[in-house]
Amino acid sequence: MPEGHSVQRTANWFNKHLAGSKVRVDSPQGRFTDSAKLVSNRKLIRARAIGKQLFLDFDNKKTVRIHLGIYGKWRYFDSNKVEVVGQVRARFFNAAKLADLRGPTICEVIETELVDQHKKRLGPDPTNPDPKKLNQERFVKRVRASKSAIGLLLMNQSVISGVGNVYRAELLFRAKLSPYRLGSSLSQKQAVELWQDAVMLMKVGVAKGFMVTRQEQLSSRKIHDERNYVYKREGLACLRCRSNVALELMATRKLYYCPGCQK
DNA sequence: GTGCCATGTGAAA
DNA sequence: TTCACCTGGCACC
Repeated sequence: MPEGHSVQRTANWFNKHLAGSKVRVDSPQGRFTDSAKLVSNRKLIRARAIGKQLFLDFDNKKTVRIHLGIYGKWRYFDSNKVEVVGQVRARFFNAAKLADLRGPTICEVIETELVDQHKKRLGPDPTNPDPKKLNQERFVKRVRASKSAIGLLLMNQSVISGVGNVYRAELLFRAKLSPYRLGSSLSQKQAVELWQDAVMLMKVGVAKGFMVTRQEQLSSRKIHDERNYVYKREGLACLRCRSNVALELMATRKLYYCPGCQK
């Protein structure tokens, strides 16, 4: 489930289980073989998640940069003896743990010093700490200065990083904002609340390991089948106003919203 | 078995 | 604006 919350979890897994040890890196599929050699058997210093990208810093000034794209997936194991099943682009393991990466849009080795350049292109990430509200301020300014639709802005990784199609739809529903409202039409308060809701929802997502946006489920331990208000609920009754949830295309991506309560 | 769909991005036209 | 990338899951035959 590659929105930002799951990348945070991946970074947490790497930091917990592989960081600090020598990590072997293979490419069973073969497409990452040459690059894997550049970092294999080096010590993993740390993993960092920024937006939807994962950076694995090794002790030889090399970093593996990974973006799952729409297909990519991780699988984790409590053993380092695991049969390869299907197309495994990259396999990371030490004596105790193993992670398999399949289908990423990006998996490459870069110089660690280049990570900052990638970082610069990304907007503030709601899953990263923001004690001085600098990230919030960046987001609010950018949105309120923009003539783009808020539905597009939330998908723009230079405006806010880590939000994808599910959180986009759900954040706007929760805010009762039409996806077509221009960023410049949002009040300061609306923009601030949108950011703060993203921070809160993605925090829940990181803790739970999946996206939940229905208010009554946020603090519930129970795992429900239906966790969202509008995402993939086209044609069904809106849970708030009973209008039919709409499905339209916005810049080629599916846009779910409730025309009844998101004016 | 086949075919379609997906939580994404960036290059090409 | 369109297309290519690229893998797995699932509905349907």
